[in-house]
Amino acid sequence: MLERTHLAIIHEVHRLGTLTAAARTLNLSQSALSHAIRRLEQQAGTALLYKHGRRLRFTEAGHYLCGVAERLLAQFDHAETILGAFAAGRKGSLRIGVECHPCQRWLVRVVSPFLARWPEVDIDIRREFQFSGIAALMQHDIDMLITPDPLGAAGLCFTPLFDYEMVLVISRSHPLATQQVARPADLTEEILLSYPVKDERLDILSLFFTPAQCRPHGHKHVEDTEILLRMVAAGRGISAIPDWLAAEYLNELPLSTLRLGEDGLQKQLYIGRRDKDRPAPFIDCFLEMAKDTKPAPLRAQGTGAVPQKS
Amino acid sequence: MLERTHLAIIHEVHRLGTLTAAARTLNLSQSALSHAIRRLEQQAGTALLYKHGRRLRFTEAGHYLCGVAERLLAQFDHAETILGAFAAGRKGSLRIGVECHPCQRWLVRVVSPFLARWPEVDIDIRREFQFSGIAALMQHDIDMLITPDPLGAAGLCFTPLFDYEMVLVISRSHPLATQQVARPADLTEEILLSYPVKDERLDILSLFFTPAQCRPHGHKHVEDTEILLRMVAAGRGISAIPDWLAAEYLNELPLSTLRLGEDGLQKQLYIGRRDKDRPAPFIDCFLEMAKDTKPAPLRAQGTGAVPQKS
DNA sequence: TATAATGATGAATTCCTTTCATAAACCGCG
DNA sequence: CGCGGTTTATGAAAGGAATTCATCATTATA
Repeated sequence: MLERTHLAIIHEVHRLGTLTAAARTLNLSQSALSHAIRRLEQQAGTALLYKHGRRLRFTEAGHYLCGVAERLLAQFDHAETILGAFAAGRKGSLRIGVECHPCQRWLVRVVSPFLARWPEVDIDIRREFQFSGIAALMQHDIDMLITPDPLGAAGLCFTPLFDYEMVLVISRSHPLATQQVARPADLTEEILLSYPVKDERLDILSLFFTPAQCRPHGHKHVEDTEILLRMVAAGRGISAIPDWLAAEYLNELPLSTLRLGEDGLQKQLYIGRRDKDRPAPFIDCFLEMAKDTKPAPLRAQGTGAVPQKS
Repeated sequence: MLERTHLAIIHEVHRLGTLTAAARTLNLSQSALSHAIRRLEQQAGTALLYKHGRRLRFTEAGHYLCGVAERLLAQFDHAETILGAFAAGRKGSLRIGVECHPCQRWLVRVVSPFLARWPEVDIDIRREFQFSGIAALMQHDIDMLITPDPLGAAGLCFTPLFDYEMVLVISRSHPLATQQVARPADLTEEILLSYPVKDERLDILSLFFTPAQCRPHGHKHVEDTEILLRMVAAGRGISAIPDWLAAEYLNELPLSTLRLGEDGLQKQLYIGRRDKDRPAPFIDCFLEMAKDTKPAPLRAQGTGAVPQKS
């Protein structure tokens, strides 16, 4: 069976012209090469070299094998280089799951510089999960999960990224726009606009309305942040989004933000990983960069009802 | 060091999903695969497989190696197939030297059907030699030599192909055109046209003029048979060519052929090879086909001066 | 929970490769 | 022509790496 060593021998003999010289560069004895070539010739059923004077020359089959050797050896070398990059943690892929819909804006600010620094790393961002983000992480469908809900699960670990507050956004012309705090009872006639996720994963429902045993009058799903906020500004509904996301739109759209309840709806974003994952420099680096990237204006305020930027 | 066997193992494990199954198809024990993969992982410095339940899954590096395996294994297989074709004598190259300028016409009639039958054989025809055709054959610059002059040399063997006669061609309007036989003394005022080869390799000089101690009045070289004969027909000179070649032109051009001396200049074409060359079916076949291909009309005659076709 | 299937592991063995020592062929030189 | 210097070829012995065997650990299935 043709092996890599055979190719290496053929290649060196071709390059250097003599068995003796080839043996030197291969750190083998001349005898070893002679035997190896003999064996190969017997298996192949055809001569590869013949003596011309005291020099070796290639038969046609030998010449052919020479070409094969050149091509294949290069591919072996390249494969080993790449494997080395994997081993050194320079190369790999990072499949990042995001359970926090509005986080995309923040995420691109992490990913862009990361990709520039780790050109051999492929990043894949997923928002859809068959079951849950946690499950996807455990099943190796993703390698990292960005989520505000670090459900403790065996084999996973979560690192906090930053704190933020979920705030209510309403049209600036809404009657409540002059207030600083919204209470569940104030909003029972409103239509809630949210990203298309299950109700139990909407904090404004599970942590705001449900404890107060009431619900908004209606609930519609909207895919895109821009569209959602434009609908809110037009008085077509209310919504709850992170404060830092609201801050980005306050100058563009006639919106007001209100605290949800007296203490506000305080949240924290986490990045989750599998405990046992092979540690890789590029993964550590991603974590560092994620931790260092805080959402732009940390605490932005509404038209006047809520305290000004700090 | 990454070896072909590693690739084969990776490939089979990927295809079949379990070590046990892969071990069966590779005729190895499950333990052998486990050890081999472990060793490879240690050398590479990175994991390739990990257990997921009781199934194996590939790490990224493993997946990468899988792709490499698929590509390289295919190339190994292909190389072995080709090597097999070499061994079976189906594939090879045949560098044929031709020392007989006018033989090209005959040669293509051998080569064409041969190439159709042996698609994997490359034929290369050479007419220029640094020293001589015999030397080229001995130096492995060519594998076969077609020549009328089988100079006995150690390690070479010559097979006769067919007999022919060198005849004088002259214009049909030449004063000698009515004769059957030309004598050297008749031609001392003529201009000899020949292929561009050394004088000693021109039979009409070495075997006709020189023994009679005379020479033609002039001697010019012409590359191409067609042009040469047209010049002869136009009365611009005389020439000597094989009878069967002359026969092909007698209907087209106003030429006459005369015997060179009483007995004619009898020649024989040989095919020469190296004794020790590895015997290959395609080479034997070429010899057979060459022997079976006689030049078209074996003995053709001039306008009336020389006896009619036999 | 018992059972079947799978991978992991350590020690022993087997088999293949390599080396060593030497012969044989070849080239150049006096 | 014969003689070093150089090369490849070869057989036997040594060495080492891959394989097997026996067994354990883990996991999925009935």
